[in-house]
Amino acid sequence: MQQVAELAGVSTALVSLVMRDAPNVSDYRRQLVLAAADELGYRPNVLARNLASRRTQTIGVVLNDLHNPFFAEILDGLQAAADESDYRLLIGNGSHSQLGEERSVETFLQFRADGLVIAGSMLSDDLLERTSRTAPIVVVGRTSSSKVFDTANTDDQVGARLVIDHLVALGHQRIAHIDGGRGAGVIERRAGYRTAMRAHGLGEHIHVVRGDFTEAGGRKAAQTLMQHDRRPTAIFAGNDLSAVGALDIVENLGFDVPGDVSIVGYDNTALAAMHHVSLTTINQPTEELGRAAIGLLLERLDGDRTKATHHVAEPELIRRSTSGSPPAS
Amino acid sequence: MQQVAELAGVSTALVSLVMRDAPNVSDYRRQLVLAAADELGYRPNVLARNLASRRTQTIGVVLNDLHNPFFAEILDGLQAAADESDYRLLIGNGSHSQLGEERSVETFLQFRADGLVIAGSMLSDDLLERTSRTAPIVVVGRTSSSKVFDTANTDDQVGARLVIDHLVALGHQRIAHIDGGRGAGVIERRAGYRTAMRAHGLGEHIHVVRGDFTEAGGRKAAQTLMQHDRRPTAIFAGNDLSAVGALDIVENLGFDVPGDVSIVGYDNTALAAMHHVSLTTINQPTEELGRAAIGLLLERLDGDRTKATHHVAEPELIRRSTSGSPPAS
DNA sequence: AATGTGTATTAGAGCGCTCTAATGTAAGAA
DNA sequence: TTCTTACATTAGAGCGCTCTAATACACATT
Repeated sequence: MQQVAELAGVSTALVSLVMRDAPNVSDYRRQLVLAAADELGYRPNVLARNLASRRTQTIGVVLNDLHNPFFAEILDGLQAAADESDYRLLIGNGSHSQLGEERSVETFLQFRADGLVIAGSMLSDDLLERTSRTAPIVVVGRTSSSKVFDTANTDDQVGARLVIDHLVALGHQRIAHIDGGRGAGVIERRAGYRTAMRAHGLGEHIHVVRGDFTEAGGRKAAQTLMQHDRRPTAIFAGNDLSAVGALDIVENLGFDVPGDVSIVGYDNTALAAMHHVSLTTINQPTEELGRAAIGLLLERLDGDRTKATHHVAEPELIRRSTSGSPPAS
Repeated sequence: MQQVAELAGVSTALVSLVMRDAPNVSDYRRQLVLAAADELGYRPNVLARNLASRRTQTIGVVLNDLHNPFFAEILDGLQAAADESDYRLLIGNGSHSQLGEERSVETFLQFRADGLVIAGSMLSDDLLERTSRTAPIVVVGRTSSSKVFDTANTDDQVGARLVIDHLVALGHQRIAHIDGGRGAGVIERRAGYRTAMRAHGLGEHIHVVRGDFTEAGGRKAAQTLMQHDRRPTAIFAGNDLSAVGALDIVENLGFDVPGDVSIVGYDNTALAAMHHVSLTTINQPTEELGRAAIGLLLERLDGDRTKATHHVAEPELIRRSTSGSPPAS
């Protein structure tokens, strides 16, 4: 920077002003500085800049599982909104584990990201609240009544009810649920499932098997379900990934989908939309969620909102080929 | 840091030593400092640390397309290797575009990442070479004979040959290829396809349609292919994603796979392995590639290798259900 | 006792910027 | 002319660490 200043014959302060194109710099000097910077191949050191200005213009995004297309879709919304607001996004890999998420969060905090978006978090509310004392955070895809941090998610209870209503309307009674273990939205989806089942007078058929939001998990859970003596005629999987795994096993075991068993997922990822899969599922408006998350963050960063806000989007049933009437039997 | 030093009754220098657990610190003081740090909830500022030490212990990873599971799989290898070497990974989203990749690279350079891994890059060798003057970079999934930066990739020419050999052995002659536009490995796979076709005396049947490594691209290309007056009996798609798109369309048009048309992908992603898809494809050892990339980077960072090294892994044909003999006709 | 060796600790000069407060300068108002 | 006001520029004090060189001290060696 000093070299640039010398070459341009100005002070380093002026170089600084030019580099972050501040107002009140004469055109003449601006050109001088830019030319000098170009000639020397000068590139501002963000570390120093951030250290001095105490802000990084960077938002850290922790994605729970890069293998799940849902998170790639959320990221699209985040990226679009961030681009518009002149913030840059850095992504941390949660590795589908609590430890992985914690590490990513820690890295971002140490790099002094201005804010964090945590998608599909497995972290406890308590930890998240403590974290948000250091930097504002928005949790995506998970409900929370926290008074401290913001959230952007779909109403999963409603989503689960949509699934059950749909299956019941088709005539199903023995509807099982594969949950998502410690994943995001698990509690609400499961509660929604239970409530809806009872509302339809099917309380006795409630059957929950543990999954983990992965394909392998869905596979294993479906195996358990289909070996059960009163096997279900419909399976509501906690997300698309596990639904696909379940689909696989069910057909492998010789059952027809949806002739013998209906399968419904959750998230409406590209996976579900694939013609070969054509999974009935619940849509989450990922673009909206991503944009909302950035919006909430910016409100905290620019303005001075301190009250926690929870953006809730509407889920929507997407009917495809994996759901139909139960076998006559 | 000063507060910690005061509370512990030592100098800031000693606090610094303790925080990066350097040797030659007495146990007694170490405990004092750690206790003080804990009490104050002190967390070192990486920005300042990096500014002062001129290294960040961070490797920037630019992933071309988060929607493509191939990159998630590469990342697994990178993450594992980075964890072992005490480096942290930060991910940049290439947004499947050149501009997106450039932006991510720029961000990482400004944050002074110690090194970069660029997976599936659409950037020019020239730009990459210039970039590698600032920080060492390893390009994954793309061949290059650069004398400046390192690469880790599969031998795509061989991979393409495996595909063609397989299809020819099944009896196919009219084998078309959907390429990947400006994506990584495109040139080699296409060249491998052409060479192998000629080697089998099928030069006249060479037929390349442009794709872009996305599902939509594969879909569109397949549409074109199947409407051709001499439509192919086999399609070699440049990657799994486009193969899946092609698969969709081909079946939608009423053709049987593999009865009427065989389809082969590339990458052996989880997508291809899905029972519903069961795509014949070429395996790339993603774990090996990821580890190799980090390894090459560390050699540059720790040691002082300056000569470009190119790690080449072996591709392998994975036979599944989308390839079979051509129709008798 | 003098000297050497190794370990533990610290002062203080950077790292490369930003930002506040001060200074300079030109044009319009009183 | 003198005073305002607005704009343009700069000096220099941090930001929160690391790292070199210096210092202090205990212990072993001659």
